[in-house]
Parts: sequence; C-alpha cells; structure tokens
Amino acid sequence: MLDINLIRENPDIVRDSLEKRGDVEKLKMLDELIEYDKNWRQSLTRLNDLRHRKNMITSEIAELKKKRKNTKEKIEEVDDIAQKIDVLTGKVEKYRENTDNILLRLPNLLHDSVPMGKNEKDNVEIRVWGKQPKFDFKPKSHLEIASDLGLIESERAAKAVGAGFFYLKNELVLLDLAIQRFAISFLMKKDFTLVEPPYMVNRKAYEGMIGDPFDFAEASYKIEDSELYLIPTAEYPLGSMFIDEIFELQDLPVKLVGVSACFRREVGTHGKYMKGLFRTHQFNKIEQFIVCTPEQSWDFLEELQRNSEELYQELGLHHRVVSLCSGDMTAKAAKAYDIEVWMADGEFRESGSNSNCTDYQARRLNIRFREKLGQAPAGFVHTLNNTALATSRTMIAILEQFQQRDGSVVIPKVLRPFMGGIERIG
RNA sequence: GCGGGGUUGCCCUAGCCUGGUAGGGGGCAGGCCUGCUAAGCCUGUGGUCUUUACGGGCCGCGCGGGUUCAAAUCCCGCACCCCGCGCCA
Repeated sequence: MLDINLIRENPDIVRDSLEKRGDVEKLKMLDELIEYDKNWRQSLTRLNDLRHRKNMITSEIAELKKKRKNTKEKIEEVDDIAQKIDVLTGKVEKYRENTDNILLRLPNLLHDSVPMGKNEKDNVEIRVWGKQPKFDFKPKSHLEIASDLGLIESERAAKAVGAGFFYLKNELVLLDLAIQRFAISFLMKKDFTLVEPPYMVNRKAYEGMIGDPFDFAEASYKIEDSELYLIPTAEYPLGSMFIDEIFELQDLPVKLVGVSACFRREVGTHGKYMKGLFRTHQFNKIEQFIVCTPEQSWDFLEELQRNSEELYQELGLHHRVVSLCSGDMTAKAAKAYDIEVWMADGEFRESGSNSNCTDYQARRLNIRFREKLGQAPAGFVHTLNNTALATSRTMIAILEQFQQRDGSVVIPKVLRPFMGGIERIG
C-alpha cells in the first residue's frame, strides 16, 4: 500500500510510476482516489464540527445535571445534531471506503533503475552463467526422463486429485529433499534463521502480502468453513509473523529462510508453459525473507540475489538473470530480478524471483521500527523476498541439463551428501 | 469443545461494580534548578483533519454492533492470549 500523504503531496510521482508500468486502469483509479480523498477530508471537517458542537452541549448537560437544572431543551438540541451527524457519517465512511479500496489496489512505486517495458519480453538480461549443455543425442524433457525412470505418476495423480498434481517417487523424492537440504545449509551458514511456517494463513495476512486484493480470489486455495488459506509461498506466513510489531533497530535485519510446500491455483495461466513440473498446484520451496530498515533494503536486494546465483552456480546449472521491466513487475515490488534456468527445449524459464517490496507490505501489515528505545516508531520496515530454490523447477533443470544418452541423470556433486551419496539416477 | 481470567497510548498499570474531560509510573525528548560519587523539578509523548500551525477540532481503551444527551465503563456478538478440564497424532 502506498502512503496516502505521498499521493496528496506528490501525485505526479505516483502517476509517473503508474505510467511506467503501463497500467491505464490504475491511472484512472488514481484520479478517482484523489477526488474521493478530497471529498473525504472536506466532509470529515464538517463532521468534526458537528461532533464538536454535540460534545459541547453534552458537557453542558452534565453541568446542568450537577446543578439539578432542566436539561430537556439541550437534549432536544443535541438530538437534532445527532441526526445530522448520522447522515454525514455515512457519507464520510463511503468516501473513506472508496479511497481505501483504491489505495489497496495501487501498485508499489517503481525504483528508478527498473527498465521500461511492456511485458516479459522486455525484461533486461543482466548476466548469463555457464554454458548451454550440448547433447550428442536428442535430449528428453524432464517428464519423459522421470517417467522412463519410474519416478513420477501424473495420470494417477489426475485420478486422485486432478490436473497439476504429481506423485514423486524414489530418487526424485530424494532429489527434492536434497535440494531443500542443500539450500537450507547454504543459507544457515549465512546467518539466516530457519523457519518452518504454518501452511495456512488468515485473510488479513494473505491480503496484506499479496498486493492487489483483486488477485486474491484467483490466487488462493481457501479452506472450507474457515477463514484460512493455503499459502502460495512461505513469504506469506514469514511476513505476516510480524503483523503490528515494532522492531528495535538492533533487532534488524531479520533474515529468515522458510521451508514449505506452496499451493497455487494457477487460474488465468492458460496458454502459458504448462509442461510437467513447471506449473503445478503444489511444490516445495526454500524462501529467503528479510525485514530491514529503509536504508538497508537496496543492499539486501543485491545480497539476496548473490545468494540465489551462488546456489545455481554450485549446482552447475546454466542460467541467466533478468531485471524485470516495468510492465512485468508485480504490484507489491519496487524492483525485482528473476533467475531463469535453461531447459532442454532451448528456453530460459523463470525459476526464482527476487523482490524488494520496500514499505508496501509493511504498511498494510503495520510492521514498524523504532530508531531509539522508548520512542514512538520512526516508520515502516522494508521487506524483501527471494526464492532460494523451488524444488520443482530446479528438478526440471537438473533432469534436463544433466541427462545422459542412456537415460540416466547425473546428480550435482553438492547434492550427493544430501541423498545418501547417490551419484546418478538410472 | 467446556469453565475461569485477560486485551488501555512506545512499555507497564489504574479506572469498569456505581456511565459524565483516560489518571499514574517507566522510557524517550526538551527545558529549569543545582554542583560532586548525584539528585530534583517542569513540559511534552498515538492517529487524523484543519493548505502551513502559535493554535483549534475530532478520533482513539482488542474488533463489530446496541442502549444513552453522554460508553474504557452497561448490553449483545466475535477474535486473540493465558490458566484449568476434556478430546487428540
């Protein structure tokens, strides 16, 4: 959520950012918001005037009562004002509701360094690491590899659950776990605190983290008969751990590594790449999450990025880093990098995403920090989240990049200690 | 699931029975007095509106309703926390 004061004082900054995102609809909403806010403030002033008059008379009544004098006239007068207050209150609330609804839907301000662009085609490649694997045979897709090795059941999953779910078996399960253990060890060495969060959050937490609440219904799995939702990423419960908290300066930054399953409905992704494990309703992910001061967040964005890239490098996976362009940026992010890993059909595809959400989530969730002990909070913290490794997409890359002519797959050295020394599957 | 206790500003706490300006302490900030291991005193302290505020107003006691001229206080509903009991892998 943006600071309403920023919108009042510098609407052009907000407008420029929305134009850069190419979000015509939100530009219109911004103008509406400014109008609603103006009306809200005007009618609030009038309402407060009426309340003031009512309070004055009320205390006069208290005085009269003390002196045992007649209060009938005053009470009639106050009844009259009370009616006007009722009417005006309804108006004020309506204006406020309208501003709030729009405010919640406006995306974060973009950082100056975000490249201009319309969609993912305009993302800017920053680095490519490793060499494209060369095969002297026709490489298979991960789904073929895993099926041929008896490591995956998709048709049976469709019977038991539905499309987009999978049973993993034997070495593929071990690989999944090894990827998680590897990423966890790596990040714990870098002073991240390991957290297994709840796999469900309540509505306030979900809406606070997501950005535009409009996306909410499409993104979330709701638990029937409760206000609980399956998490789409550990980021959600990690961030909402700190709802309404005030951090002391010396307790920042908070560096967390979350380990969890993630659940996504993937509504509205028709036409996108769907093959095999790439887009599933459930997958496991190791997530980096940071809470810090506004001064620290841009350095941490780069630090988180280095961590992710090191993980891919240690795995030996050919990948590239792109800076997301203005049109491809999620609502909550001020700036984001994606890591795209190479797949055997010759494409780089997103396997992780690193975002600085600045104070956008913190303002919604009321997470603040204090500059000095005993003082009132100085402002909102900044939050960042970055995939360390999502097991499904990392497994795709491992299976496809390290496949052999005989159908077997060589396991990256760094993972072997975490899977009982297995060097090769198949 | 049942019973009991609780939720007050940056923190702690009083006020609730018996409705009438949210009081005290701590911390923090500023000021005053003083001068020797220091201490004392005063003022301020949340959000918001008033274009700016010397100022003024409104809101704010877990959340949402209700009663009332007036609600932290009374009534109803809900959430969360603590204790005990029950159930449970």
